[in-house]
Amino acid sequence: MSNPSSFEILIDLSTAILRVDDGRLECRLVHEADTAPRLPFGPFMPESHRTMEIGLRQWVREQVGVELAHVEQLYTFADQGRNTRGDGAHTVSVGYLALTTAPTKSAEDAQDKWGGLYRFFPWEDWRDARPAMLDEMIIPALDSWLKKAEHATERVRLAFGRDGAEWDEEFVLERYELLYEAGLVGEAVRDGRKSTADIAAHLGTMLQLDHRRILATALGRLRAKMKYRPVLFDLMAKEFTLRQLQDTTEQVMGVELHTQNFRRLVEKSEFVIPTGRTVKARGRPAEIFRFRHNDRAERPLSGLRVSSRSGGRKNR
Amino acid sequence: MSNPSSFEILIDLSTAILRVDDGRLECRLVHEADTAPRLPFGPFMPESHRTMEIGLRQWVREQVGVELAHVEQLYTFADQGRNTRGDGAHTVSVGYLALTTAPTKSAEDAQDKWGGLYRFFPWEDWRDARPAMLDEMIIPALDSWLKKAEHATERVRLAFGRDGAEWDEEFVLERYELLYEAGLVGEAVRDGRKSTADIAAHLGTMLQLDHRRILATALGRLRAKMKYRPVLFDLMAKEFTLRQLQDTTEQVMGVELHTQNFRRLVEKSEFVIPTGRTVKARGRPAEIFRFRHNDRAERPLSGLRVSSRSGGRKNR
DNA sequence: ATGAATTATGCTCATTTTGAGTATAAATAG
DNA sequence: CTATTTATACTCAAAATGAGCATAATTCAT
Repeated sequence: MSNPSSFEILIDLSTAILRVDDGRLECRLVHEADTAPRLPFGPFMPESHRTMEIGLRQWVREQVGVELAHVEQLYTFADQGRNTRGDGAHTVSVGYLALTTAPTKSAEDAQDKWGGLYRFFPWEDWRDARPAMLDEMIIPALDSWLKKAEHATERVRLAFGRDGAEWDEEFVLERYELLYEAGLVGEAVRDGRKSTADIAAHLGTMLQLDHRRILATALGRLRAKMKYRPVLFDLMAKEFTLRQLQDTTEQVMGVELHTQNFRRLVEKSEFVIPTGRTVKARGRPAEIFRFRHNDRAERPLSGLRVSSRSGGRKNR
Repeated sequence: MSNPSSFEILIDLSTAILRVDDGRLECRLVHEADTAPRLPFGPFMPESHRTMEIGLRQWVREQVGVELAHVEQLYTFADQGRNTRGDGAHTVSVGYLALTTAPTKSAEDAQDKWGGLYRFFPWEDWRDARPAMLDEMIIPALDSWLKKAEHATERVRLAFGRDGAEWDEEFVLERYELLYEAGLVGEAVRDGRKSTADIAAHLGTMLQLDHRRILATALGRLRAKMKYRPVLFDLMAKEFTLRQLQDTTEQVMGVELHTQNFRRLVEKSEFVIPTGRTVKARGRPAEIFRFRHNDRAERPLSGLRVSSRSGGRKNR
């Protein structure tokens, strides 16, 4: 083993903070002059940060001042040339996912502090229908790329659900990575890779550094985790109706659900207690529920195995 | 944001390489004079390693020379005082899980290159029965610790399946961490924490640095992943009987399975093709199968939802 | 050679879970 | 007062799961 003390490495702690506000999945952004927006981030400073999570919380506090519910480390990225700044330092970035609750009295924030998540990944939102851009732009572009990059054929098949493979909503990162490799997202253009800039201009909004990659990891992880741990409730206010719960789930999963079955699932899971009160809106008043567990610790019960619905909705 | 260029951080790439040989789950170890064994590891050198996985593969090649099938990043640990070496450098360790196949002609290795995994986590092996050490040592010791550390009560409940909570075999890391915090494993003694050294001496074998923590992460991740992706086959030889497949699963999950239902699950999954040949041993000859997908890429099909069996076995 | 033991495999059956509806209830909007 | 909307209740068939019994094809001991 060679002498280690010669590498000077900087570690970035970058956090995708997600919330659902008014039925929309959003991500907290920081805007700076003359650049793409970024996630909250800052360097890990081992002298003052006993753990990375402590460091991350400090940067979040200083930069955006949000109260974080769930915090979870995602992945550590270190690929050359994907997180490059002016100075030549080698930078590794540790991505985190944090969940938070939208403020009850909304609209207290300036409008652009929170950005709709599907701005960055328009191909991931299947709630209305399979996004047209998939067949109109992405698949053809990938196909033409695959002629030069045959090795990626199977990965494309699995990630984009082709030739009998199913679209797996968890493969958010895999899809983004393929689009990057194929030169179809703005970051590939920026990083000086062989790319198709005209298409890249249409495939979602860019972020600084490798932040969209981290965001993709966050969405993929959240979608996966919702199926087996009740993280969903870290996105909800103290009290909610089952429709709100379903809306949040649909936002995250990017898919519409069968309402009656969702309700059955939630009630059976016993995650939720009725308060007895109801809330009035358009149709029949909805009962108000709250989450069963008060403690913010790890949760015991298994998550919701959501299943998407096939046909179109009648209502709404 | 303060000036980043002042932090000198070393990144360790440490890999838990797992295999199942002759029905035993094992981990590749490196032995050095006068210390506990360690995992293969080495520093990430951004100048020569374009990605961390490239670096890791280099260290594995140099130190142990194993052919890796599946490789997966686990987690990045940076807690003060848990990965401390002589020099005062700040060290962050990125843990990886790698899977490999045991050599067909076995016993070519010196005996101690591969260590049985449950040596390090004896409380995780429930195949015979709930390990006696849990009720005899661990639970009482945790209870007495909880008197001083009430904040951890709920975590202990969930991790160790107390008061109605179920034992979740995936919570390997959570259990190890609690044992560390409670001062009940050797590493806590070594790291100079408040500890109960006499118990710690009995709770599994120590590793260098934070390597047992990484190994715990590896086992937990593998157990979780087996349920939804067919990583199992990265531990198998090209051809195998269904009993061997089941043995491997049982080894990893640390639980015995219902043979007929396991068979039904595997056959239905279509992961597996019969070769037509059989292998003779003790009882009725077993049919030889092989995995359906040749490509080493990500796999399309969902994993095996294994379910443990309750009663004791009649045979074996 | 013969029966006991052992291992693999096949099949059944009750229960639970899932997917997809239909039906009813309780509001609001016009 | 009626149509529309949303919430909630209930049904039903299909699929998956958990548990066990039954049979097949061997080896082992005598």
